[in-house]
Amino acid sequence: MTGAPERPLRADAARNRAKLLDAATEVFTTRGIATPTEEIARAAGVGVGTLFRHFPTKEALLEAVMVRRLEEIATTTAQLAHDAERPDGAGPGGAGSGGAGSGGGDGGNSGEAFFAALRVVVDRSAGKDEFTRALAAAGVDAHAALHESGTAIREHLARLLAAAQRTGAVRHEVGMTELFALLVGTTTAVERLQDDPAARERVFTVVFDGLRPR
Amino acid sequence: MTGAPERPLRADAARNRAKLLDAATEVFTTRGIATPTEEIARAAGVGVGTLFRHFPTKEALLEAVMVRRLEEIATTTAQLAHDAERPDGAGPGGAGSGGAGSGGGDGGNSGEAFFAALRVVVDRSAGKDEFTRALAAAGVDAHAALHESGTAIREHLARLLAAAQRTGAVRHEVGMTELFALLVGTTTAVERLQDDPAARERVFTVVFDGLRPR
DNA sequence: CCGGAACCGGACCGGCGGCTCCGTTTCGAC
DNA sequence: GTCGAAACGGAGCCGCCGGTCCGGTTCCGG
Repeated sequence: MTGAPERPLRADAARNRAKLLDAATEVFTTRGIATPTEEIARAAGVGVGTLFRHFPTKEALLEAVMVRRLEEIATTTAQLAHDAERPDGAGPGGAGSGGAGSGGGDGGNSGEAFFAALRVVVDRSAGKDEFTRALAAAGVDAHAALHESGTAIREHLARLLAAAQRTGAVRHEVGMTELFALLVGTTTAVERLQDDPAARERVFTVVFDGLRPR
Repeated sequence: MTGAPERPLRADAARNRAKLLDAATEVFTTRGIATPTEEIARAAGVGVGTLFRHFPTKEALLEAVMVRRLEEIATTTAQLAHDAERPDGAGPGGAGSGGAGSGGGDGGNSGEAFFAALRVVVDRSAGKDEFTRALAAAGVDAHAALHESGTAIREHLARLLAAAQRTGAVRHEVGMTELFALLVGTTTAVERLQDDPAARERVFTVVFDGLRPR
Protein backbone atom coordinates (compact mmCIF):
# COMPACT_ATOMS: atom_id res chain seq x y z
CA MET A 1 0.00 0.00 0.00
CA THR A 2 2.04 2.89 1.28
CA GLY A 3 5.25 0.90 1.01
CA ALA A 4 6.05 2.60 -2.29
CA PRO A 5 9.50 2.29 -3.90
CA GLU A 6 11.05 4.94 -1.69
CA ARG A 7 14.73 4.84 -2.44
CA PRO A 8 16.33 2.38 -0.03
CA LEU A 9 17.87 3.77 3.12
CA ARG A 10 21.56 4.28 3.34
CA ALA A 11 23.37 1.50 5.19
CA ASP A 12 23.93 3.39 8.46
CA ALA A 13 20.39 4.76 8.40
CA ALA A 14 18.89 1.30 8.11
CA ARG A 15 21.11 0.06 10.90
CA ASN A 16 20.11 2.87 13.20
CA ARG A 17 16.47 2.42 12.44
CA ALA A 18 16.67 -1.22 13.43
CA LYS A 19 18.61 -0.42 16.59
CA LEU A 20 15.99 2.15 17.51
CA LEU A 21 13.15 -0.27 17.02
CA ASP A 22 14.82 -2.90 19.16
CA ALA A 23 15.76 -0.46 21.87
CA ALA A 24 12.27 1.01 21.91
CA THR A 25 10.71 -2.40 22.26
CA GLU A 26 12.99 -3.22 25.13
CA VAL A 27 12.70 0.09 26.97
CA PHE A 28 8.97 0.54 26.51
CA THR A 29 8.38 -2.96 27.77
CA THR A 30 10.58 -2.81 30.82
CA ARG A 31 10.26 0.82 31.89
CA GLY A 32 6.87 1.72 30.55
CA ILE A 33 5.45 4.01 27.95
CA ALA A 34 6.24 7.16 29.86
CA THR A 35 9.97 6.70 29.46
CA PRO A 36 11.48 9.84 27.90
CA THR A 37 12.49 9.57 24.27
CA GLU A 38 16.03 10.52 25.08
CA GLU A 39 16.29 7.33 27.10
CA ILE A 40 15.42 5.26 24.07
CA ALA A 41 17.86 7.12 21.91
CA ARG A 42 20.58 6.49 24.44
CA ALA A 43 19.68 2.80 24.68
CA ALA A 44 19.95 2.60 20.91
CA GLY A 45 23.25 4.45 20.96
CA VAL A 46 22.06 7.35 18.82
CA GLY A 47 20.99 10.95 19.37
CA VAL A 48 17.43 12.13 19.73
CA GLY A 49 17.73 13.87 16.39
CA THR A 50 18.19 10.54 14.70
CA LEU A 51 15.25 9.10 16.54
CA PHE A 52 12.91 11.86 15.47
CA ARG A 53 14.08 11.70 11.87
CA HIS A 54 13.09 8.06 11.64
CA PHE A 55 9.92 8.40 13.69
CA PRO A 56 8.46 11.89 13.48
CA THR A 57 6.69 11.43 16.77
CA LYS A 58 6.98 9.42 19.90
CA GLU A 59 3.62 8.00 19.13
CA ALA A 60 4.82 6.92 15.70
CA LEU A 61 7.65 5.02 17.30
CA LEU A 62 5.21 3.34 19.61
CA GLU A 63 3.08 2.44 16.67
CA ALA A 64 6.00 0.96 14.77
CA VAL A 65 6.85 -1.22 17.72
CA MET A 66 3.26 -2.33 18.03
CA VAL A 67 2.95 -3.10 14.35
CA ARG A 68 5.95 -5.37 14.41
CA ARG A 69 4.57 -7.19 17.40
CA LEU A 70 1.12 -7.55 15.93
CA GLU A 71 2.47 -8.81 12.65
CA GLU A 72 4.41 -11.50 14.41
CA ILE A 73 1.31 -12.59 16.23
CA ALA A 74 -0.77 -12.46 13.06
CA THR A 75 1.66 -14.76 11.29
CA THR A 76 1.40 -17.34 14.01
CA THR A 77 -2.36 -17.20 14.34
CA ALA A 78 -2.72 -17.43 10.58
CA GLN A 79 -0.72 -20.63 10.63
CA LEU A 80 -2.76 -22.06 13.47
CA ALA A 81 -6.05 -21.12 11.85
CA HIS A 82 -4.91 -22.77 8.68
CA ASP A 83 -3.87 -25.93 10.50
CA ALA A 84 -7.12 -26.10 12.40
CA GLU A 85 -9.19 -26.07 9.28
CA ARG A 86 -7.53 -29.01 7.59
CA PRO A 87 -8.07 -31.92 9.97
CA ASP A 88 -4.70 -33.60 9.55
CA GLY A 89 -2.68 -31.92 12.25
CA ALA A 90 1.03 -31.12 12.66
CA GLY A 91 2.08 -28.34 10.33
CA PRO A 92 5.74 -27.26 10.20
CA GLY A 93 5.15 -25.61 13.58
CA GLY A 94 5.69 -21.87 13.55
CA ALA A 95 5.59 -20.70 17.14
CA GLY A 96 7.09 -23.38 19.29
CA SER A 97 5.58 -22.19 22.56
CA GLY A 98 4.43 -25.41 24.11
CA GLY A 99 4.08 -27.17 20.83
CA ALA A 100 0.61 -28.60 21.54
CA GLY A 101 1.35 -32.20 20.61
CA SER A 102 -1.56 -33.45 18.52
CA GLY A 103 -3.61 -35.41 21.03
CA GLY A 104 -6.99 -36.69 19.92
CA GLY A 105 -7.74 -37.93 16.45
CA ASP A 106 -9.93 -35.55 14.43
CA GLY A 107 -11.96 -33.10 16.52
CA GLY A 108 -9.48 -32.40 19.31
CA ASN A 109 -7.14 -30.75 16.88
CA SER A 110 -9.09 -27.57 16.40
CA GLY A 111 -9.54 -27.21 20.12
CA GLU A 112 -5.81 -27.44 20.66
CA ALA A 113 -5.10 -25.00 17.89
CA PHE A 114 -7.50 -22.54 19.46
CA PHE A 115 -5.93 -22.73 22.88
CA ALA A 116 -2.46 -22.63 21.41
CA ALA A 117 -3.40 -19.42 19.65
CA LEU A 118 -4.65 -17.87 22.86
CA ARG A 119 -1.42 -18.78 24.52
CA VAL A 120 0.62 -17.27 21.75
CA VAL A 121 -1.28 -14.02 21.85
CA VAL A 122 -0.93 -13.76 25.60
CA ASP A 123 2.74 -14.68 25.63
CA ARG A 124 3.62 -12.32 22.86
CA SER A 125 1.63 -9.51 24.40
CA ALA A 126 3.31 -9.75 27.76
CA GLY A 127 4.33 -6.32 28.88
CA LYS A 128 2.63 -4.79 25.92
CA ASP A 129 -0.86 -4.21 27.16
CA GLU A 130 0.18 -0.79 28.30
CA PHE A 131 0.91 -0.10 24.66
CA THR A 132 -2.45 -1.27 23.55
CA ARG A 133 -4.32 0.98 25.87
CA ALA A 134 -2.10 3.92 25.06
CA LEU A 135 -2.70 3.53 21.38
CA ALA A 136 -6.37 2.87 21.88
CA ALA A 137 -6.63 6.03 23.90
CA ALA A 138 -4.78 8.08 21.31
CA GLY A 139 -6.65 7.38 18.10
CA VAL A 140 -10.19 6.21 17.67
CA ASP A 141 -9.21 2.69 16.80
CA ALA A 142 -5.48 3.26 16.58
CA HIS A 143 -3.87 4.03 13.28
CA ALA A 144 -4.31 2.25 10.01
CA ALA A 145 -1.32 -0.07 10.14
CA LEU A 146 -2.33 -1.31 13.54
CA HIS A 147 -5.88 -1.73 12.50
CA GLU A 148 -4.80 -3.97 9.67
CA SER A 149 -2.83 -6.51 11.67
CA GLY A 150 -5.30 -6.25 14.49
CA THR A 151 -8.15 -7.12 12.21
CA ALA A 152 -6.22 -10.04 10.77
CA ILE A 153 -5.59 -11.47 14.21
CA ARG A 154 -9.19 -10.98 15.14
CA GLU A 155 -10.24 -12.80 12.02
CA HIS A 156 -7.94 -15.74 12.63
CA LEU A 157 -9.17 -16.04 16.16
CA ALA A 158 -12.75 -15.95 15.00
CA ARG A 159 -12.07 -18.83 12.65
CA LEU A 160 -10.28 -20.76 15.36
CA LEU A 161 -13.09 -20.10 17.77
CA ALA A 162 -15.70 -21.25 15.29
CA ALA A 163 -13.78 -24.42 14.54
CA ALA A 164 -13.26 -25.18 18.20
CA GLN A 165 -16.92 -24.63 18.93
CA ARG A 166 -17.90 -26.86 16.03
CA THR A 167 -15.98 -29.74 17.56
CA GLY A 168 -17.35 -29.03 21.01
CA ALA A 169 -14.03 -27.98 22.49
CA VAL A 170 -15.32 -24.55 23.48
CA ARG A 171 -18.70 -23.54 24.86
CA HIS A 172 -21.03 -22.00 22.35
CA GLU A 173 -22.08 -18.91 24.25
CA VAL A 174 -18.62 -17.39 23.99
CA GLY A 175 -18.33 -14.66 21.39
CA MET A 176 -15.47 -12.58 20.05
CA THR A 177 -16.22 -9.61 22.25
CA GLU A 178 -15.63 -11.39 25.50
CA LEU A 179 -12.87 -13.49 24.03
CA PHE A 180 -10.89 -10.37 23.29
CA ALA A 181 -11.57 -8.90 26.69
CA LEU A 182 -10.55 -12.16 28.26
CA LEU A 183 -7.36 -12.12 26.25
CA VAL A 184 -6.42 -8.69 27.47
CA GLY A 185 -7.34 -9.68 31.00
CA THR A 186 -5.32 -12.87 30.92
CA THR A 187 -2.36 -10.94 29.62
CA THR A 188 -2.60 -8.59 32.55
CA ALA A 189 -2.90 -11.47 34.97
CA VAL A 190 0.04 -13.34 33.52
CA GLU A 191 2.22 -10.26 33.57
CA ARG A 192 2.22 -10.25 37.33
CA LEU A 193 3.41 -13.84 37.41
CA GLN A 194 6.48 -13.68 35.26
CA ASP A 195 8.67 -15.09 37.96
CA ASP A 196 6.26 -17.82 39.02
CA PRO A 197 5.74 -20.12 36.04
CA ALA A 198 3.67 -22.59 38.02
CA ALA A 199 1.12 -19.98 39.02
CA ARG A 200 1.15 -18.69 35.47
CA GLU A 201 0.26 -22.12 34.24
CA ARG A 202 -2.56 -22.37 36.73
CA VAL A 203 -4.02 -19.13 35.39
CA PHE A 204 -4.04 -20.59 31.92
CA THR A 205 -5.67 -23.73 33.26
CA VAL A 206 -8.45 -21.77 34.89
CA VAL A 207 -9.20 -19.61 31.88
CA PHE A 208 -8.98 -22.41 29.36
CA ASP A 209 -11.12 -24.73 31.43
CA GLY A 210 -13.64 -21.97 31.86
CA LEU A 211 -13.82 -21.69 28.10
CA ARG A 212 -14.64 -25.39 27.71
CA PRO A 213 -18.17 -26.71 27.99
CA ARG A 214 -18.93 -28.26 31.34
CA MET B 1 -2.89 4.21 64.40
CA THR B 2 -1.64 7.37 62.83
CA GLY B 3 -5.02 9.03 63.24
CA ALA B 4 -3.82 10.92 66.29
CA PRO B 5 -5.98 13.62 67.91
CA GLU B 6 -4.99 16.31 65.42
CA ARG B 7 -7.26 19.19 66.09
CA PRO B 8 -10.41 18.76 63.99
CA LEU B 9 -10.58 20.54 60.66
CA ARG B 10 -12.50 23.70 60.34
CA ALA B 11 -15.94 23.19 58.80
CA ASP B 12 -15.09 24.56 55.36
CA ALA B 13 -11.82 22.68 55.28
CA ALA B 14 -13.53 19.38 55.97
CA ARG B 15 -16.11 20.12 53.33
CA ASN B 16 -13.49 20.93 50.74
CA ARG B 17 -11.48 17.88 51.59
CA ALA B 18 -14.50 15.69 50.98
CA LYS B 19 -15.33 17.46 47.74
CA LEU B 20 -11.76 16.93 46.58
CA LEU B 21 -11.82 13.26 47.36
CA ASP B 22 -15.07 12.77 45.49
CA ALA B 23 -13.96 14.80 42.51
CA ALA B 24 -10.63 13.00 42.38
CA THR B 25 -12.32 9.63 42.42
CA GLU B 26 -14.58 10.65 39.61
CA VAL B 27 -11.99 12.34 37.45
CA PHE B 28 -9.26 9.76 37.93
CA THR B 29 -11.66 7.02 37.04
CA THR B 30 -13.15 8.58 33.97
CA ARG B 31 -10.24 10.52 32.52
CA GLY B 32 -7.31 8.55 33.84
CA ILE B 33 -4.45 9.10 36.19
CA ALA B 34 -2.65 11.53 33.94
CA THR B 35 -5.34 14.17 34.32
CA PRO B 36 -3.76 17.44 35.51
CA THR B 37 -4.32 18.35 39.12
CA GLU B 38 -5.90 21.61 38.14
CA GLU B 39 -8.66 19.65 36.49
CA ILE B 40 -9.47 17.93 39.74
CA ALA B 41 -9.42 21.16 41.65
CA ARG B 42 -11.82 22.69 39.17
CA ALA B 43 -14.11 19.66 39.33
CA ALA B 44 -14.16 20.06 43.10
CA GLY B 45 -14.82 23.77 42.83
CA VAL B 46 -11.66 24.82 44.67
CA GLY B 47 -8.27 26.21 43.74
CA VAL B 48 -5.14 24.16 43.29
CA GLY B 49 -3.70 25.73 46.41
CA THR B 50 -6.44 24.13 48.45
CA LEU B 51 -5.86 20.81 46.82
CA PHE B 52 -2.17 20.79 47.62
CA ARG B 53 -2.75 21.89 51.19
CA HIS B 54 -4.93 18.86 51.83
CA PHE B 55 -2.82 16.45 49.82
CA PRO B 56 0.81 17.49 49.68
CA THR B 57 1.35 15.57 46.49
CA LYS B 58 -0.65 14.30 43.57
CA GLU B 59 0.42 10.84 44.55
CA ALA B 60 -0.91 11.39 48.07
CA LEU B 61 -4.29 12.27 46.62
CA LEU B 62 -4.23 9.14 44.55
CA GLU B 63 -3.38 7.16 47.61
CA ALA B 64 -6.22 8.67 49.60
CA VAL B 65 -8.66 7.73 46.88
CA MET B 66 -7.30 4.21 46.78
CA VAL B 67 -7.47 3.81 50.53
CA ARG B 68 -11.10 4.72 50.63
CA ARG B 69 -11.85 2.28 47.87
CA LEU B 70 -9.90 -0.54 49.46
CA GLU B 71 -11.54 0.02 52.81
CA GLU B 72 -14.95 -0.28 51.23
CA ILE B 73 -13.98 -3.53 49.63
CA ALA B 74 -12.43 -4.81 52.83
CA THR B 75 -15.64 -4.19 54.72
CA THR B 76 -17.64 -6.21 52.25
CA THR B 77 -15.21 -9.09 52.02
CA ALA B 78 -15.00 -9.22 55.80
CA GLN B 79 -18.75 -9.63 55.94
CA LEU B 80 -18.73 -12.33 53.31
CA ALA B 81 -15.89 -14.21 54.94
CA HIS B 82 -17.76 -14.08 58.20
CA ASP B 83 -20.94 -15.36 56.60
CA ALA B 84 -19.15 -18.17 54.83
CA GLU B 85 -17.73 -19.54 58.03
CA ARG B 86 -21.01 -19.93 59.85
CA PRO B 87 -23.02 -22.36 57.75
CA ASP B 88 -26.45 -20.79 58.16
CA GLY B 89 -26.58 -18.50 55.13
CA ALA B 90 -28.25 -15.16 54.47
CA GLY B 91 -26.63 -12.39 56.44
CA PRO B 92 -28.04 -8.86 56.23
CA GLY B 93 -26.52 -8.68 52.75
CA GLY B 94 -23.92 -6.00 52.42
CA ALA B 95 -23.03 -5.79 48.73
CA GLY B 96 -26.18 -6.42 46.80
CA SER B 97 -24.47 -7.01 43.44
CA GLY B 98 -26.39 -9.96 42.08
CA GLY B 99 -27.48 -11.07 45.46
CA ALA B 100 -26.43 -14.72 45.00
CA GLY B 101 -29.67 -16.33 46.14
CA SER B 102 -28.74 -19.13 48.52
CA GLY B 103 -29.05 -22.20 46.35
CA GLY B 104 -27.84 -25.48 47.82
CA GLY B 105 -28.19 -26.53 51.41
CA ASP B 106 -25.04 -26.48 53.47
CA GLY B 107 -21.83 -26.63 51.42
CA GLY B 108 -22.92 -24.45 48.49
CA ASN B 109 -22.97 -21.45 50.75
CA SER B 110 -19.25 -20.97 51.03
CA GLY B 111 -18.82 -21.36 47.31
CA GLU B 112 -21.36 -18.65 46.68
CA ALA B 113 -19.77 -16.37 49.22
CA PHE B 114 -16.43 -16.85 47.54
CA PHE B 115 -17.69 -16.00 44.10
CA ALA B 116 -19.72 -13.12 45.42
CA ALA B 117 -16.55 -11.73 46.95
CA LEU B 118 -14.69 -11.99 43.67
CA ARG B 119 -17.48 -10.16 41.98
CA VAL B 120 -17.45 -7.42 44.55
CA VAL B 121 -13.74 -6.91 44.22
CA VAL B 122 -13.92 -6.75 40.47
CA ASP B 123 -16.93 -4.47 40.39
CA ARG B 124 -15.53 -2.10 42.92
CA SER B 125 -12.17 -2.03 41.22
CA ALA B 126 -13.57 -1.14 37.82
CA GLY B 127 -11.60 1.70 36.35
CA LYS B 128 -9.19 1.56 39.22
CA ASP B 129 -6.62 -0.88 38.03
CA GLU B 130 -4.75 1.98 36.50
CA PHE B 131 -4.45 3.29 40.02
CA THR B 132 -3.14 0.06 41.36
CA ARG B 133 -0.40 -0.20 38.85
CA ALA B 134 0.54 3.43 39.25
CA LEU B 135 0.86 3.06 42.98
CA ALA B 136 2.61 -0.25 42.69
CA ALA B 137 5.09 1.33 40.34
CA ALA B 138 5.69 4.26 42.66
CA GLY B 139 6.47 2.60 45.97
CA VAL B 140 7.78 -0.86 46.64
CA ASP B 141 4.50 -2.23 47.84
CA ALA B 142 2.57 0.99 47.86
CA HIS B 143 2.35 2.98 51.04
CA ALA B 144 1.49 1.77 54.48
CA ALA B 145 -2.17 2.68 54.52
CA LEU B 146 -2.75 0.82 51.31
CA HIS B 147 -0.85 -2.15 52.49
CA GLU B 148 -3.07 -2.42 55.50
CA SER B 149 -6.39 -2.64 53.73
CA GLY B 150 -4.83 -4.68 50.99
CA THR B 151 -3.63 -7.24 53.47
CA ALA B 152 -7.03 -7.39 55.10
CA ILE B 153 -8.72 -8.08 51.79
CA ARG B 154 -6.13 -10.67 50.95
CA GLU B 155 -6.78 -12.36 54.24
CA HIS B 156 -10.53 -12.44 53.81
CA LEU B 157 -10.17 -13.86 50.36
CA ALA B 158 -7.82 -16.53 51.65
CA ARG B 159 -10.40 -17.56 54.19
CA LEU B 160 -13.14 -17.57 51.59
CA LEU B 161 -10.98 -19.57 49.24
CA ALA B 162 -10.15 -22.14 51.89
CA ALA B 163 -13.80 -22.53 52.82
CA ALA B 164 -14.85 -22.88 49.21
CA GLN B 165 -12.18 -25.47 48.58
CA ARG B 166 -13.20 -27.38 51.67
CA THR B 167 -16.71 -27.79 50.32
CA GLY B 168 -15.43 -28.68 46.88
CA ALA B 169 -16.72 -25.55 45.19
CA VAL B 170 -13.29 -24.53 43.99
CA ARG B 171 -10.45 -26.65 42.66
CA HIS B 172 -7.70 -27.31 45.12
CA GLU B 173 -4.71 -26.37 43.01
CA VAL B 174 -5.67 -22.72 43.03
CA GLY B 175 -3.62 -20.58 45.39
CA MET B 176 -3.71 -16.97 46.46
CA THR B 177 -1.00 -15.89 44.05
CA GLU B 178 -2.89 -16.78 40.93
CA LEU B 179 -6.20 -15.82 42.45
CA PHE B 180 -4.97 -12.27 42.86
CA ALA B 181 -3.52 -12.18 39.39
CA LEU B 182 -6.78 -13.52 38.06
CA LEU B 183 -8.65 -10.84 39.93
CA VAL B 184 -6.60 -8.08 38.39
CA GLY B 185 -6.95 -9.68 34.99
CA THR B 186 -10.69 -10.07 35.26
CA THR B 187 -10.98 -6.45 36.29
CA THR B 188 -9.11 -5.42 33.17
CA ALA B 189 -11.26 -7.65 31.02
CA VAL B 190 -14.49 -6.38 32.50
CA GLU B 191 -13.46 -2.77 32.12
CA ARG B 192 -13.59 -3.05 28.37
CA LEU B 193 -17.14 -4.35 28.53
CA GLN B 194 -18.85 -1.70 30.56
CA ASP B 195 -21.42 -1.07 27.88
CA ASP B 196 -22.07 -4.72 27.14
CA PRO B 197 -23.44 -6.31 30.30
CA ALA B 198 -24.15 -9.62 28.61
CA ALA B 199 -20.56 -10.08 27.50
CA ARG B 200 -19.45 -8.96 30.93
CA GLU B 201 -21.51 -11.69 32.47
CA ARG B 202 -20.04 -14.25 30.13
CA VAL B 203 -16.56 -13.29 31.26
CA PHE B 204 -17.57 -13.93 34.83
CA THR B 205 -19.04 -17.25 33.81
CA VAL B 206 -15.83 -18.35 32.14
CA VAL B 207 -13.57 -17.33 35.00
CA PHE B 208 -15.81 -18.70 37.72
CA ASP B 209 -16.37 -21.98 35.93
CA GLY B 210 -12.66 -22.29 35.37
CA LEU B 211 -12.18 -21.94 39.10
CA ARG B 212 -14.52 -24.84 39.81
CA PRO B 213 -13.39 -28.45 39.78
CA ARG B 214 -14.24 -30.26 36.59
C1' DC C 1 40.59 9.87 -3.91
C1' DC C 2 37.10 13.43 -4.04
C1' DG C 3 32.78 15.76 -3.75
C1' DG C 4 28.26 16.23 -2.43
C1' DA C 5 24.26 14.37 -0.58
C1' DA C 6 22.36 11.80 3.09
C1' DC C 7 22.67 11.25 7.73
C1' DC C 8 24.11 12.06 12.53
C1' DG C 9 23.87 14.23 17.19
C1' DG C 10 22.93 17.15 20.78
C1' DA C 11 22.17 22.10 22.12
C1' DC C 12 18.07 24.44 22.27
C1' DC C 13 13.05 25.93 22.23
C1' DG C 14 8.18 25.97 23.81
C1' DG C 15 4.54 24.19 26.39
C1' DC C 16 2.78 21.70 30.14
C1' DG C 17 2.01 20.21 34.66
C1' DG C 18 3.24 19.74 39.59
C1' DC C 19 3.87 22.59 43.30
C1' DT C 20 4.59 27.25 46.05
C1' DC C 21 3.65 31.80 47.85
C1' DC C 22 1.17 35.34 49.62
C1' DG C 23 -2.70 38.73 49.62
C1' DT C 24 -7.60 37.97 50.61
C1' DT C 25 -11.55 35.68 52.73
C1' DT C 26 -13.92 32.89 56.15
C1' DC C 27 -14.56 30.75 60.52
C1' DG C 28 -15.58 30.69 65.25
C1' DA C 29 -14.17 31.89 70.24
C1' DC C 30 -14.94 35.57 73.23
C1' DG D 1 -19.26 42.77 66.89
C1' DT D 2 -14.24 41.99 66.91
C1' DC D 3 -10.07 39.82 66.06
C1' DG D 4 -6.61 36.29 65.30
C1' DA D 5 -5.88 32.15 63.21
C1' DA D 6 -7.05 28.97 59.75
C1' DA D 7 -8.20 28.26 55.09
C1' DC D 8 -8.76 29.84 50.37
C1' DG D 9 -7.32 30.67 45.50
C1' DG D 10 -4.81 31.39 41.58
C1' DA D 11 -0.76 33.83 39.53
C1' DG D 12 3.53 32.33 38.86
C1' DC D 13 8.01 29.35 39.30
C1' DC D 14 10.66 25.50 37.77
C1' DG D 15 11.95 21.23 35.86
C1' DC D 16 10.85 17.94 32.40
C1' DC D 17 9.91 16.22 27.94
C1' DG D 18 8.57 16.16 23.06
C1' DG D 19 10.19 18.03 19.01
C1' DT D 20 13.48 21.31 15.91
C1' DC D 21 17.77 23.02 13.78
C1' DC D 22 22.10 23.19 11.97
C1' DG D 23 27.20 22.36 12.05
C1' DG D 24 29.84 18.24 11.68
C1' DT D 25 30.40 13.34 9.98
C1' DT D 26 29.78 9.29 7.05
C1' DC D 27 28.60 6.97 3.02
C1' DC D 28 28.96 5.98 -1.85
C1' DG D 29 29.19 7.07 -7.15
C1' DG D 30 32.53 8.59 -10.27
